[in-house]
Amino acid sequence: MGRSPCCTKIGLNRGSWTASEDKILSDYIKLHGEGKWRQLPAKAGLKRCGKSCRLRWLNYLKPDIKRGNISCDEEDLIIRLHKLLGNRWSLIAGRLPGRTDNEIKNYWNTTLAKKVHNEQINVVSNHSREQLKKRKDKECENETETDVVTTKVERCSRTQLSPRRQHIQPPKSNVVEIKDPANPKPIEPAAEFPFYLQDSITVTNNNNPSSFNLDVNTGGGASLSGLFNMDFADSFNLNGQMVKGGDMLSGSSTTTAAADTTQALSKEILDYFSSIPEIGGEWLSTL
DNA sequence: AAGACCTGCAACCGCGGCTTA
DNA sequence: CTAAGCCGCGGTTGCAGGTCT
Repeated sequence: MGRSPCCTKIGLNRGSWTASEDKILSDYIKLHGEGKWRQLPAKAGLKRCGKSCRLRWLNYLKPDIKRGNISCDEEDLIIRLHKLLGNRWSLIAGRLPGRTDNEIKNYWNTTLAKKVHNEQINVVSNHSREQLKKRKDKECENETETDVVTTKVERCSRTQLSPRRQHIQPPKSNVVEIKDPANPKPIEPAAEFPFYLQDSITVTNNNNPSSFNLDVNTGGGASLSGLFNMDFADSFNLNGQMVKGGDMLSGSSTTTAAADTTQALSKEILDYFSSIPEIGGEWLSTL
């Protein structure tokens, strides 16, 4: 089946976006919402391809995009997720609120790929996992705060990093409801979930396995490693048990591939939960 | 000082999956 | 059921800015 081009390229602007184009696009989307990318350029009065508009919005103009240096914890999470998911950038980005797939992809290609490669060499040369972790922890200690650069409409094309340092403010607590497997519905605030699991976990399931609540207290600071401080590759040991009910983390993907991956991720979370006595295998077996 | 080379990242391109008629 | 349209993803490219020689 042949595909028509997404837009006729004649007369369209290409390359870097100008500040005025950015303004037109964000004003239009703020007014009409996202979507209908194909019609958007004509309706908004932009001489751009719909795809280009979508990319510009999602990767640059969207208000909640976090730009700038990627923290140690984020980096660690990217490495672990990449180990699990491969180049599934959108899925990885889904676990890093405020980060775009393009940013993560670029960061991986320019920085982490080399870093991971070097670390693998170190492992071969008898660097223990603990040594690597200590080294990484020390790097994180030295990292006081990291840059935050908020998306600004007036900025155009090239990133201008703020010299300020970023501080991720975790919520005091975070409630993650595991949805009823028989009645799937999105859970909230799922996207942030991996970020805020650290110090203490209290469990209330009201003797009802299908309405299980997990109250996560983050204590003094946010850490990804609380949840992901384990090797994904080593943790697929839940007796082949599969997670029912689908998208436990982000709830954002609807494709089969995404569902598969999410299922795998969900299983990771359940593995983690299964190691917590208050939850244990008894509850899991009821799923 | 200037040219060559390197790096990071925004943007483009093509493909595949999903939806709709 | 099929074809066409749309959207989103991942790979790749091109360019600006930085560093090296």
